[in-house]
Amino acid sequence: MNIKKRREREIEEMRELILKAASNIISDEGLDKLSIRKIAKKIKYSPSILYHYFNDKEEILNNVMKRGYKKIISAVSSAELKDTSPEERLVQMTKNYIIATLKMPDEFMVAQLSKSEEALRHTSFLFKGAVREKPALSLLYQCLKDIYKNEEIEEDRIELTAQSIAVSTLGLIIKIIVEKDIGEEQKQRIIDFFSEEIILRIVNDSRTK
Amino acid sequence: MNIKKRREREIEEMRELILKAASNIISDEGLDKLSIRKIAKKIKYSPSILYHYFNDKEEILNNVMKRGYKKIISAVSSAELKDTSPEERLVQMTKNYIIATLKMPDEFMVAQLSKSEEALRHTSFLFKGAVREKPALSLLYQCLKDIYKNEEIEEDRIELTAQSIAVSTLGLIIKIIVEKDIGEEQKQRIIDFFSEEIILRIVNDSRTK
DNA sequence: TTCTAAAATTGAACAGTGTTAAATAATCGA
DNA sequence: TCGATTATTTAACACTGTTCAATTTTAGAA
Repeated sequence: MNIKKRREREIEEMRELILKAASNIISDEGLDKLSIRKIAKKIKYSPSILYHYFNDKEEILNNVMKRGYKKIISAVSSAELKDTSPEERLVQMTKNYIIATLKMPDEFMVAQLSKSEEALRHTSFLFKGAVREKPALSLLYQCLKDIYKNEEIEEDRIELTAQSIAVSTLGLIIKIIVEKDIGEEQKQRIIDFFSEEIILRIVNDSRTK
Repeated sequence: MNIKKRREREIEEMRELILKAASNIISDEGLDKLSIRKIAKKIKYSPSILYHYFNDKEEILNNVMKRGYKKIISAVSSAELKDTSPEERLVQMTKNYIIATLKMPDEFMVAQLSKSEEALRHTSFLFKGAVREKPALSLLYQCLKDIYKNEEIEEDRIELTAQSIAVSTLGLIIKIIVEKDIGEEQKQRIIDFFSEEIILRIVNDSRTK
């Protein structure tokens, strides 16, 4: 009986080994240099073996991204800022999110740009009601509700605002990743301006007050 | 003498033929299905010939994107809205831009996500002073200057605002392209809300008034 | 018009990719 | 220890981008 569990654990270890190797290759050489054969060489197995632990390359990629995703979520939620104003929390959350994602640019890009069902199951947030299903967007939504708690604003408008903040931040991150040679100071300037000013402007619904 | 010019024209025609074939394949089957051999088959030449007219696949891609780029620029500037308020112009510009890009999603993605020198020469706009060098961003900048003409706002802040609008819009477009299965009505809802409300909120510098 | 040099075009090959099927090696339960 | 099940590899297929030498086509001069 427990031999079955050991096998299960061994399978999980093998999957981990593969994912770690893939992750390393992506970090070291970039996403486009990742290949099945390169992963196999790194873990000293034959290329075919990967197809016993994963269906195809995309599934490997999906799992690599899932790991990154968890890191990012924890980076954002571990913000420990419960006794500050919701506005401040929003600003800090945005900044944390940007900084966390910029530490794993390739994984982030794979995840966010993949059109596969599996990837979209995690990354999509543009549909109506997303605010209730997506953890990351839900954090944002709660923040907005706090901000608007004294105003009367329709749920729909809040959701659309949350989604707008999300796409805007996504755009900023992607642009910073693609435009890889802007200097460090300019990068900081833009990140700060965006999260400290733009985000707050976006929140400023004109129907308020 | 004029035979040399004819040759030149023939070369240009051949390049056009290749680019058009590439563009068609991208539109029909998607960017990832584009291959040198497929282009060659489409124009009924051997694959090697492409290397006489272009250095490599990337150069072909860069030229395909350049075509798309021009279309988008003209779509935005042909907005014919000179006698409306700058705010309204801004909203309409944003909408036109989004609609134009969504008509050529693959070309747009290639262009905006390519990290090659050549591509970045056209697409980068995050650097300081971009507002004076990039035509598309310059349009935005002029609009903002009109809006702020009665306030005293530093040039730097205006540039950062323009850049923020640009990344935000980029994020929205990318997200809509990637999240390909949101319904048409939801897509419209988000585009409208973003360009009619969010954009105007972003413009609303708190140092104003 | 014929010959030669240059240009356009091709075929074949290289090194790489993802993926599959059959053959082999290792491991398990009886 | 034997038979069955699982893990792993080998070999192959159908692709990819790219290069280089051979070939065909074309242009200009004799």
